[in-house]
Amino acid sequence: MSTSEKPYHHGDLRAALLDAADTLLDQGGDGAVSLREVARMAGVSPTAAYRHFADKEALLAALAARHFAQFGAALGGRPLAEMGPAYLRFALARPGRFRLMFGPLLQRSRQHPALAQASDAALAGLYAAAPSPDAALRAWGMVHGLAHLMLDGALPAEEELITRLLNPPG
Amino acid sequence: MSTSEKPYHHGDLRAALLDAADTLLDQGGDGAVSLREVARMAGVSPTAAYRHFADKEALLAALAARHFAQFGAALGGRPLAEMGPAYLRFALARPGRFRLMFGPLLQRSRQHPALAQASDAALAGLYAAAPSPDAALRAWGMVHGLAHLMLDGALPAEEELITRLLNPPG
DNA sequence: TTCTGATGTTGACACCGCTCACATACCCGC
DNA sequence: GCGGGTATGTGAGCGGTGTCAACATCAGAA
Repeated sequence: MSTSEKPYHHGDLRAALLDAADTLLDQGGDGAVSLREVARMAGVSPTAAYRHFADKEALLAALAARHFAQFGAALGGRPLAEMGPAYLRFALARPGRFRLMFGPLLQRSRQHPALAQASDAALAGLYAAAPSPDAALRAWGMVHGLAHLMLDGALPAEEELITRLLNPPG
Repeated sequence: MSTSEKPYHHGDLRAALLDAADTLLDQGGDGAVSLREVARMAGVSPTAAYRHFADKEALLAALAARHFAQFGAALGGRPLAEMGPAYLRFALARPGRFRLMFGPLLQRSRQHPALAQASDAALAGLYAAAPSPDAALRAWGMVHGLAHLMLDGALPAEEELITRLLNPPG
């Protein structure tokens, strides 16, 4: 039990792989996450990940589910007026996570029940806080769109612009 | 001079490569565009593309620029009320093109002047049609966000929902 | 006509996701 | 305590990718 003598079995490789993938995701975005590099970071052979995830997409789905839980918790308790800016700031602070969570992977979330459940739970808070379903969708759409436009460089990611756009006069 | 005897030189390989990439983009999305497959489609060796594009990103940038020109032309002449639905329907009809044009590639468009110029020109129409710059950004953000949410399966891509959300009562 | 630059080809390298056969270590029933 | 079954990790290898360097071919100007 002394130190890290690198035993044959890792202990909690699944979590270690998710952590490594997370690091890569935050550093280099979605495309920087390679199964082989993730394994390398966890100090394990390239194919070890397949004992814990069916394939790369399953690993990414598990990661996205984890982030949806965190995201929902961070957004849930807030008053409506704060949710927009919080949503946008999360996207700008963690572009990789945001793109992963809301990217094309979400479309296939029916094949990843944990993801589907986590995203549903996180997004329920959005609907609950709005005066009407349609108003919720319009607000969500606007905030989500501004996030993408800023992440992709179509709009400057300035704090001043965020507060101005999300606080219409009147 | 009979038929297509496959001469050593292609004639207009650059355009042929862009066309092939376009087909792949529309069929399988961004990830389905591989330089080797594009070359295969154009009936040319895998590395021939490098005589016309610095790398894969440059090819995609050229493609995105082409689509921005087309997109701007299609949107330009319309009255303001039609622009939102048109924008959204384009995204839903051509997800690959939409994701490419507005994806992370756009952020690096400073390295691809043709892309930067094409996107600026296309998006100028959006600003021009709105009553105020902030109103333009809010409307753009909402439409853009709804497009992404529908493409990624977070919202159903129903025509009825589109018209309802884009035509607020009153 | 010659030769020079543009265009296309071949072969190779490193990396990727993934599969199969094999090695190792833990745990449960005896 | 011990053996065996199972979970976990390893290694070699396949087909795919983007990219580079060296070479082949052709068109057009000198």
